[in-house]
Amino acid sequence: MILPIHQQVRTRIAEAVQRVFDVAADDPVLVDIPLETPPRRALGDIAVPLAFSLARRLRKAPRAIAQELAPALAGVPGVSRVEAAPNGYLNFFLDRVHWLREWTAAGDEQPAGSGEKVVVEHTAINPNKAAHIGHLRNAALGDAFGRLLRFQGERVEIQNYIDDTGVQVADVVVGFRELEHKTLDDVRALAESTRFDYYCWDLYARVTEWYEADKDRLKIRTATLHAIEHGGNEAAMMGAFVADRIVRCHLATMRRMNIRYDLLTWEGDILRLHFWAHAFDFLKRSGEVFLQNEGKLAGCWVMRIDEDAGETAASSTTDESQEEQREKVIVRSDGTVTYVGKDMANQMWKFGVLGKDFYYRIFADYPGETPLWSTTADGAAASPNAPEFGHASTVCNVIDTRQSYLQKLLKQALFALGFQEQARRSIHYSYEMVALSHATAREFGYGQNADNTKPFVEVSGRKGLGVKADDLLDRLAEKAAHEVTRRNPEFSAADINRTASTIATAAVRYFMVKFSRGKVIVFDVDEALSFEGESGPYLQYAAVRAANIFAKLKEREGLTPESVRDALATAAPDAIADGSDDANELWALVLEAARLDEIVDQAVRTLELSVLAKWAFALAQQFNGFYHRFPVLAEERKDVRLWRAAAVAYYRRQLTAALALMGCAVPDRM
RNA sequence: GCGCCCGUAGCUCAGCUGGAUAGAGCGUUGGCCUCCGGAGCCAAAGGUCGCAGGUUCGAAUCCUGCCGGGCGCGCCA
Repeated sequence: MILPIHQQVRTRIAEAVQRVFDVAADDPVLVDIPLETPPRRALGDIAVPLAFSLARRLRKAPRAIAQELAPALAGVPGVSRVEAAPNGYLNFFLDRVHWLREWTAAGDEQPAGSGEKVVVEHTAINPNKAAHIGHLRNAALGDAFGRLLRFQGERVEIQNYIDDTGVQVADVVVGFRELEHKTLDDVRALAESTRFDYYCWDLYARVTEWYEADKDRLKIRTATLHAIEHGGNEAAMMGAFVADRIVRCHLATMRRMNIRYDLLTWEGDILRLHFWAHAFDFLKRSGEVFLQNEGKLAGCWVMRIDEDAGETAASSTTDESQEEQREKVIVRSDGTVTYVGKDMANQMWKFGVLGKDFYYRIFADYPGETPLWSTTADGAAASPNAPEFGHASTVCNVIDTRQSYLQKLLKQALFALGFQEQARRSIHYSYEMVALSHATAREFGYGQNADNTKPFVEVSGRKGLGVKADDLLDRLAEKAAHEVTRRNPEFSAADINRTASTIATAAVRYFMVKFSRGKVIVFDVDEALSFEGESGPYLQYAAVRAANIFAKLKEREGLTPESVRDALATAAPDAIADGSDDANELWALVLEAARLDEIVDQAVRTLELSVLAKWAFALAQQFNGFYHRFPVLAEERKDVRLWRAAAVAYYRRQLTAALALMGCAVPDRM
């Protein structure tokens, strides 16, 4: 959704250009005319660089074009004047009174989206150990992305893929059985008496070491993996139990982060319902996957990989090395499916083109919320009134950049199967990984063996190397609680805990979103723990302050955001429109706050949520400056007070909305 | 070897489909609480935008080639 004014401006400019320069209406330069924000507000409210693109066409200087165009743009509704800048920019100045009244009066109406469904898959943590900070980046990005799409009016379904039949779960089962000689009942008892995900975290690391000490032990892993895939034995039951319990731990951790899901998709169900066999038929019939008879991949079903078709055509004559065409194994010679194969079936199901569906059951109920659903292969356990899942028009997989190659294969497979549109609408939302700073690794006791020549330490679940999500949240909450107690001596213990956890969540979530996704985050506890500067708590505080102003306005003179809005109809507009520095600063805050929709649009288009984070921070900063210079309560001129209050109310609404999009709530006090 | 990503202030990062004087945070230095809450504000110092070419009215941004770093390229997931 774009500010309504933008479309109006584009239309009028197009008309003016046609009239003044005799350019055709459908001329490319008039399609989607770019609008910018001037570097300094004094230059104008909306900047249009159109004269530059017209310059060559018309063989005229940009400056002259702008000067001719400016007078032709008089009388655009909502625009008070248009100036031609000496360098050729056309700068629009908005009718401030009109727009602030308009914006404060607007409700929270949802824009109409495309009506099509977008499936966003994120989190997808192996259910064999506690979640760590690397997983938090994934979940924070995926959840926020889903929220942005919903904000734009899209139908969004959030899925969390659970790999319950992979080696990682098998490893923990091996740990329980071989290292600890535990039965399923022992493990059940353990789950009741310990922090189970933490216990498995350590056990998993021990199993990894155990394998390394004697590679022959890997045979036990293979056997366990087969047993789990096969089902109907103690290893499989233990695996199912571990996965279920760990997933519940993950869900609890993610709820602390304000992250919810619509559906859990279990890999085991994909196997049990023979989704793969179905997808395999497709692939065989298309010829895309075929049985390799020779070479080292003999006996495997493989798929050819395009190494970017096109460019290789001419150069492939230098085939003395035979350049053994790259092939990806989809079905191993022992008949089992690889990860890619399972993923293909899953992706096809998401689009509703597989021709098969899961059964569904309710996995967890939360008071006042829609239930969390889960796939199941058991028709008898299925709920008769499950909503429709899958059937997406667009699928967005949030997975780190190391999976780029596989995600590319996935697209290629879909394309080859004739699902070109689905391939095009398969989006890999990729991001770089999270590493630990040396100082942080040391603080958590991992630094000793680290390679000091590298600037950071890689997080590794396999080695048990990383900062657990809950530990981080606990430390943040503890620190926040200390601060909250100091500032609010009247708070009850419950108030303190609630507020501290809200702050902790915002600290983590903002931290995970503020970096652009292509950047490796070198995680440093002290930096993440900071509540100052560019941080979630800074943003929350900037919203709380605005709320406080209204709390006092209401207390002193009964003013609410609604009554302020109504009073604007008759208030003298000098405070915002008289051209003074004060009025300009007030307007600057309002106009910046108005950009939320445009920013969300940009963030979604570029898959770059840091855009939203940075904008929200800059807005909060701008407000803080305003706050210090322009008192609201102490302002004696009633009309000035009203305009300032209106600006603050509008700013607060927009900042609060931006925070909500990042999964951050604003406490009443902090 | 091939592919993808990164290189901007002492450190960590922004810089939108090329556009107006390259901006923040942290750190450093100096100010600001009888005044809506100092998780704050104001100011100063700090930059050959990795290097070299090219494209054009204009390049941190686009193209090419180098240099430096990261990650991928498995009958693992």
